[in-house]
Amino acid sequence: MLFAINDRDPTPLFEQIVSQIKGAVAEGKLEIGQSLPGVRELAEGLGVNLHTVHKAYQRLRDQGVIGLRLGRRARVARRDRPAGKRIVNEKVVRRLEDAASEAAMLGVSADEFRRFVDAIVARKLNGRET
Amino acid sequence: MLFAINDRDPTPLFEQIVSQIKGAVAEGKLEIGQSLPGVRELAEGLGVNLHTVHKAYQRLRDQGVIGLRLGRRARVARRDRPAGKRIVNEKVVRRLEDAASEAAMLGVSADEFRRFVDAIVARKLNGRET
Amino acid sequence: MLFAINDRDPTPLFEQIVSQIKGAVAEGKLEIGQSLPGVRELAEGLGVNLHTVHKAYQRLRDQGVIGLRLGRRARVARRDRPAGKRIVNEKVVRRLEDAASEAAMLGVSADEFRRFVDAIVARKLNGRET
Amino acid sequence: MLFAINDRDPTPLFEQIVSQIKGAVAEGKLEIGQSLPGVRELAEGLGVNLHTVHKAYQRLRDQGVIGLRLGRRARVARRDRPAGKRIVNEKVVRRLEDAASEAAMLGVSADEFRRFVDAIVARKLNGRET
DNA sequence: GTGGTCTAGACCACC
DNA sequence: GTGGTCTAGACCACA
Repeated sequence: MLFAINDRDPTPLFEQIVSQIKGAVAEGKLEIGQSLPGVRELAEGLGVNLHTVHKAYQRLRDQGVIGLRLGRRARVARRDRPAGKRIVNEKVVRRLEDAASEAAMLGVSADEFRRFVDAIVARKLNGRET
Repeated sequence: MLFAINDRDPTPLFEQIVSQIKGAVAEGKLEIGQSLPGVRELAEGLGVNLHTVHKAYQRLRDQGVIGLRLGRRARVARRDRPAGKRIVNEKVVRRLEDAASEAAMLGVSADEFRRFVDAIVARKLNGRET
Repeated sequence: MLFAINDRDPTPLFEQIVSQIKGAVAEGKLEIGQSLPGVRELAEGLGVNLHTVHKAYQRLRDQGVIGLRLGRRARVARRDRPAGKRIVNEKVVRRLEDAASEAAMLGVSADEFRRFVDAIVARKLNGRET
Repeated sequence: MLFAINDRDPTPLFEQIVSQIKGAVAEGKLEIGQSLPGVRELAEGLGVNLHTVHKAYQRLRDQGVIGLRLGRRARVARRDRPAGKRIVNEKVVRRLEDAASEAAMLGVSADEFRRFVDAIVARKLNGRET
């Protein structure tokens, strides 16, 4: 299975699923037109409720990431939109600030911090459009 | 007043307060031993309920950022135990991963992400020892 | 019901709840992964307010004893990280010192104290590996 | 100075003072009839408010540990009483249970636990009557 | 005046 | 149904 749920992460389950599928699409692990696992199938694979996967798929459809047609498997759609840049940035910036605050209080240097960022960006954000 | 609440931000109020105080401590705007505004005082200043601020203070105490004693004002705690590089790095990396996950989920590009990091590092981590 | 509140005890209600649940976990009465009663359910069972139980659950989550996920019941968490003998011992010793301070302050003799220890060790720590 | 305040200890300041003086008496560091430092003097020495020391002295007088006479220094009195054994024991036992729960969850063995107890009892509870 | 606890009731998001 | 947040008001113990 490509995807996995992290129980220690407080992020809602359906958001984790959404995130992972979007990530897989962005990284090219899932190509345009390729079909996704069925709702029940993925739900069982992840050990979550059917409704949770369903909600994730709905969300992905609302965001234009996948296409859903009654009776057919979900398929990766063509493009993504920018969404409300304003609030998006606010959330990310807040989390970065928390990380920096923690770093400052624990005596981590700016260089070390940047090195961490590089490693994580390489792992999580590569292959994404600007 | 040093702090401010953003009502449009879906982040819980008490977390916003926690973040801001941690940030102020990290940036040196609040020094060790300095006393914070009283619970009621800050609550009124921010236009939130007394209990909301109280919850934020409790959280900050649990994280070792401030010291709370019944009948005395809250004070910025001295940061003892660097606790060993291992654990420190883990903590910071975990928070950075949170930020990156959030970014990935919201479609922020690696470049944008790095730009955010640069701005924040400049503000919070400049002139720190390695 | 496994738990009970002692109204004559000046210890805060939520702390009593925390202690009892931690105790139950330690003694194996509550196993890893087992789900705890819902907040409202336990509150009614104990005759306390919903928020009081909620506070106890939050505290237990912060201490890593239980896992909380929105919409799901609370579950006993798996105890990862033995964290190194050093830290572990420090934690236990600190709590024992609290107990001894309390005893000293209240005029409990060393003999009495030891008798208490014997009873509790027999109940909670028997058959554990070194 | 014989006494010291521990700011990291959440125990109220006046209780810490009470505890230390009772301890000093029990260990013989303060003999019967010996005079204690004046309220202002001790307050300054400990870096606490005058009222806090005053409250501690009052408490000690109520418990029969010291004698207070207007215009004279406080003096160590003859004997102590058992107090409400019931609730006293409850508090101590609860703290010991917390320590044992923590130990059990962290994998500390019964033997190790007893060794910790021995060390702490030797340090904090020696020379006390049953 | 300070933090800390408890009750109460409303509303939200998640499952 | 679940946990999570916020408001509100009362009361307590400590400094």
